[in-house]
Amino acid sequence: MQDKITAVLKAIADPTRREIFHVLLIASTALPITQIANQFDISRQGITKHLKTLEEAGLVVIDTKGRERFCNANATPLKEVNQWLQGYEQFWNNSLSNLGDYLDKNS
Amino acid sequence: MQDKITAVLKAIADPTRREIFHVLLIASTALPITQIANQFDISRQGITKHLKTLEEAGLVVIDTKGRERFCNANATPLKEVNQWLQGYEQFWNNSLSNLGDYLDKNS
DNA sequence: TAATAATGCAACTATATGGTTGCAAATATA
DNA sequence: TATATTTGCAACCATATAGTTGCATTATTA
Repeated sequence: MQDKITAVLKAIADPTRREIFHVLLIASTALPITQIANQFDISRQGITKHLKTLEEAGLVVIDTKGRERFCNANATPLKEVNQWLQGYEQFWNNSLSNLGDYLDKNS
Repeated sequence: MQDKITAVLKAIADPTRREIFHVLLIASTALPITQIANQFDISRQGITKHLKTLEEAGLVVIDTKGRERFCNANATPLKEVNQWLQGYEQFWNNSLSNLGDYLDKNS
């Protein structure tokens, strides 16, 4: 397998999956798969595959009720990405001068 | 092609590329390709391919001097990822799984 | 009970990805 | 000049990815 952050990054590295995630996050209610698929140009099975990737990353939670599977977005795994990013925050403004700070703290 | 943020996310979605990026960022000087490759178990050509992906995402800048190509990390493109993430920050403190965290800590 | 709707599963295709090896070209050094 | 070093290019391989279609199954509803 792959580690957690890799799973999350791979999930959001695809534009369609970012869109699906966004649709689910701003939806006021959980959406069944067919209803999600209707909002995209690709087939229901295509959407299902993307949902599986998102689910494995923890970004989507699926709740089966009868014949329907209701999907909800869960933003929590993004925390991990945020943490990884923050480790580099000091570099993206003034990389050279902050490299010194980093070395001071980590050597 | 793909848009900028997709390129950056795909670049950092691979653990080896995250490692390369990290090595270059904390290196006190720009490193030629062979020297980077020596720090990894995969072949020089494998590293070269990863460097190309990182370069296309703007995360690595390469400066040719004579027969050598010196590589430097550039964290700036991570800003874009950070911005995308911040759009969801409000959700990861206020989601169902955090209700779970709350209940865990207070019952 | 019969028809309809939502879904999963499986097979298939095309292309991307992560990796390798061999060789040629350019540059540096003895 | 002869040799060694750094690199790029090309071919190749195995697997993953993004997508499709067809069909069977399970629920719902008329």
